[in-house]
Amino acid sequence: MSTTLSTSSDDVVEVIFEAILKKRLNPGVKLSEISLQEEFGYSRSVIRQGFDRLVDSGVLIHKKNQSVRVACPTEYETKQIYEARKAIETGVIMILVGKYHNKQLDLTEIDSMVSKEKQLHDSEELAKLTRLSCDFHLTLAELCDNKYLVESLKPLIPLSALAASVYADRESNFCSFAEHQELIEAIKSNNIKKASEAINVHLDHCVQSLNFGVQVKTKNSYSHIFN
Amino acid sequence: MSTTLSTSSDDVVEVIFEAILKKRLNPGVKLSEISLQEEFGYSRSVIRQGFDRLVDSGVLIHKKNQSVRVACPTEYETKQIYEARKAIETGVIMILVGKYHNKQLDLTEIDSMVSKEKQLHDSEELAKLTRLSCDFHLTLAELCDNKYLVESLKPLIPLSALAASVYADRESNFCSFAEHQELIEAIKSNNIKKASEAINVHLDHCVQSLNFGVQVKTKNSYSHIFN
DNA sequence: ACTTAAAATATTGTATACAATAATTGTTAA
DNA sequence: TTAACAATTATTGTATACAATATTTTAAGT
Repeated sequence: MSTTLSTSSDDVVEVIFEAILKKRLNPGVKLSEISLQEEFGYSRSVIRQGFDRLVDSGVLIHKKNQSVRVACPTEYETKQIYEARKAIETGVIMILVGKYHNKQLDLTEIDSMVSKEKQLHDSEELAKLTRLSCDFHLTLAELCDNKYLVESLKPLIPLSALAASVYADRESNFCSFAEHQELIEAIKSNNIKKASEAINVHLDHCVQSLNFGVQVKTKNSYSHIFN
Repeated sequence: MSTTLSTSSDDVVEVIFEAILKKRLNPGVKLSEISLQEEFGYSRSVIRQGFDRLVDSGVLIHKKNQSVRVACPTEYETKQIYEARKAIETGVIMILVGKYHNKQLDLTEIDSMVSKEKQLHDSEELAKLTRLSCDFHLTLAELCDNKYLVESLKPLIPLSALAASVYADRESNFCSFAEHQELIEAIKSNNIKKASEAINVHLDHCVQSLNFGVQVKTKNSYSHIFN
């Protein structure tokens, strides 16, 4: 929602989102304001503003008088995250079906994203693939032209990525590009029920592919994290 | 999401939400950090933290180097707000139907809210009724036990209230308690389709009851606003 | 009187200072 | 060695200072 927002805390939010999606920032990592002050050029107050916003969205966790930490979703939270995503993204897909039917929707961008996903899958560039599949879901929301929907979904994507880095064994088939393709086909077929099922099945599969029987590991340095 | 969040900016957020829902804060009103410093006991930095969070959720609008203003949704934005609500709240209702069916849902609180709404309607206490009908929708989300869903919906409620104070002629039948009752009945009937339709129809009616042909009026003092 | 421009004022954006709290380290005793 | 406690250090929570920008007021010219 920070469209015309004032400040440079946008940068902080953006860089941390990006670092999470790129798996540079792992769940549970502690982020102190002072240390990040050096990474960025900004002063502590600006860093803090960014942190506050990330805390609000659930991506960072903050307990009073303690440093913020990157969220580390529990099994229960992960299921909540995907439950929320199902609600929001089902709405997104319903809107897109309507728009496509009225010729108000251009899917060429999405089509090329899916192609690119297939390409990355074949060449086994898994890091880039994970990143792109996050973008896929966000791009669908953006195609609705509804900033409120986009803002609702936005924090859930890095949270899903965090859950994946905790619980996904092999990231390869965590968020299947094949299902992305089917989803787009469903939208094009103008079949509301089919499209609705496609997104719900896909998100269910994401959760099912996770292995909740693992122990959480935490790292502690971040000089190498922000590119 | 600010559960264990640190600070007292929670208070700022809470008080401003409340002031909006009580129609004390009108759309477009300018809020300066310094002036509010006196209203609350806090210093400017704390006020600002609260503002930042409210800006993030879209309830306050902020352009660089200008005071924040209470949002004043346009017709288009209002329709987006309700489109987003339909997505999220349909998800909410689906979850509640499932929970009720599995005897994991206690609806006594909601039932009594609806009764109270009827009471307020009959005694024509419209301000309280508006306030309570906002709570009704939020309470439904809270019954899902999903903090992500709640956080997604939360900012949309004061935004809807703002839209109503701009575009609603007579608030009496803006958000109908009768439809709330039907919605609860639909949940109890364990009929997914009926429940889904009930929430969608209800939210559509809310938008339809608005009159977008009005001019916006702005006020400018707020000494009397925060009780 | 009205418009325009300039000066004065007020408000925001950011940095920094200081107190309160947590985390860490070091020391002592079992 | 380990555990418990004390002292030290580091980090956060909040207030405040100062520069940059916006807003308002004042004054001059038409």
